[in-house]
Amino acid sequence: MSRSSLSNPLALAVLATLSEEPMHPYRITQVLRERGKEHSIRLNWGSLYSVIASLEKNGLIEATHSERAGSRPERTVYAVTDAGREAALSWLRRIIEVPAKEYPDFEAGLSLIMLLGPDEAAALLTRRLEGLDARIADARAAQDLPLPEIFLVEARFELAMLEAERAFVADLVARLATGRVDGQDLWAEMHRRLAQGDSIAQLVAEFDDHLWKEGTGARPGPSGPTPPTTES
Amino acid sequence: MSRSSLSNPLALAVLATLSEEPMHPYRITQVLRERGKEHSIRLNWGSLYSVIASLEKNGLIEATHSERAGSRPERTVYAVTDAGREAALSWLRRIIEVPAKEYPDFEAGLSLIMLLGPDEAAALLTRRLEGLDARIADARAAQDLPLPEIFLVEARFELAMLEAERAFVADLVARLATGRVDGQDLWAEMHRRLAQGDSIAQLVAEFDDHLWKEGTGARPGPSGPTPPTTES
DNA sequence: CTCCGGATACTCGACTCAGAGTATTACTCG
DNA sequence: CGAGTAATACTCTGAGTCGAGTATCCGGAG
Repeated sequence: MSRSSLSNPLALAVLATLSEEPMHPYRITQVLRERGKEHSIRLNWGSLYSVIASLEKNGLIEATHSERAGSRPERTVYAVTDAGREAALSWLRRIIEVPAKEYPDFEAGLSLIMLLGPDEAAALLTRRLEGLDARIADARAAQDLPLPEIFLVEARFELAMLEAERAFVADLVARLATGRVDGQDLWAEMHRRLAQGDSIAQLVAEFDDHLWKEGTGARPGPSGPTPPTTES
Repeated sequence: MSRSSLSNPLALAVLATLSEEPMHPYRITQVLRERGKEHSIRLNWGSLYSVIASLEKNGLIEATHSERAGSRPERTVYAVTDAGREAALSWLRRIIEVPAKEYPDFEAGLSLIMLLGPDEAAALLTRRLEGLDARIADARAAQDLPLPEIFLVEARFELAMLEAERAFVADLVARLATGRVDGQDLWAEMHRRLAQGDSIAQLVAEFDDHLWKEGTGARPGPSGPTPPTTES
């Protein structure tokens, strides 16, 4: 979907839910929660109403009527339009077919990890393993349900990705502990010299030169050196 | 970081870059790109300037002076403050230590996959494998550099996660092809009846009842049934 | 019967995101 | 020398986020 269109998967979930039958917004959220969709799709009140406003504006849903239950506030019932059904299917096909570039925070953190000393980084990564074990236990429990797999496919995906991340972190931690990460000595030396008062600018200049000189000459991605900050 | 603070990793990258030496915004982006950081951190012009405005407002960076290169537009040079260095380190420690809940589009798509027929879903997933193979080849090439591993750790992480996703999708595709996904028959039958003109509401009622009756009684997450939409 | 807390239904406002946009300079090539 | 394009430096605006907010009803407990 183009930038001028919706991009929040919650909009897709709203379209899907309204394809069953017309509903008011609060009820849509109830149905999504009953089905456990909040584990895979961010469900926030503010987002829900702005997404609904945008879907209506784009002609993908339409308000059919207002109703009320007892003396409670009136609520607006929406129905999906034919255009909305089409848009939902197109959007879902694209999501399933084309891998999207995501930017997880952890990957960003790893790209800047040299700001921390190697020992500190190793300790934090070790603690991350504990957090991942807890997440994995939760994800396994989420599948311990009397449901056919087809209803649990996204939970199995989440578990698979958590296990992959855990394996990666465990391996990195183990190799850091025994000095088997290439560049680890340089990393440690940078932090020793920082602690002794060397300036970052100087270290960057020295370090930079030391590395690129042995390389191909052209400076490549992904990671050039990101030196540590001085800590007061 | 609390909601009133920054959450975009680009802000962290800006703080890290300014810890080396003061720079103007355009130069910060140049340095981040030279180091290949755009593979792990979203780099958008709009975001960069708003992040810089916010860092300044929060006292994490400060404008030191304006300068100009030749007759080009003036540019403001920023320096990190002591508070900024501290904030950067705290934030990075948290990112490395604590696994964050991410909501990848693919997981959202999987949670709604029954909107598509099983044959169509299998075909789209097969095409996804091709896209993943291309991404994996790119990720492998990104590490084929004369750099120590410590500069490539985030690229190795990305590769590990892509390979895990690929394994998951390949397994799912293989089992769909041979009818070994529990619930696959129900899924196919729903789509056969939709094609014959049965209403979604009716299918949902029947289907819902069929499943939950055999369960524990309480409706659990993660996935209750999400029935398909009618396609005109 | 009264009180209280959860449920119901939705809004607000500050902030962030993102991609296209503007304006000017400088360099390269014909 | 002029034209065209890339580089430089930044802005704009619509969309999205989010967490707290508002207002009222309803059901359960005392």
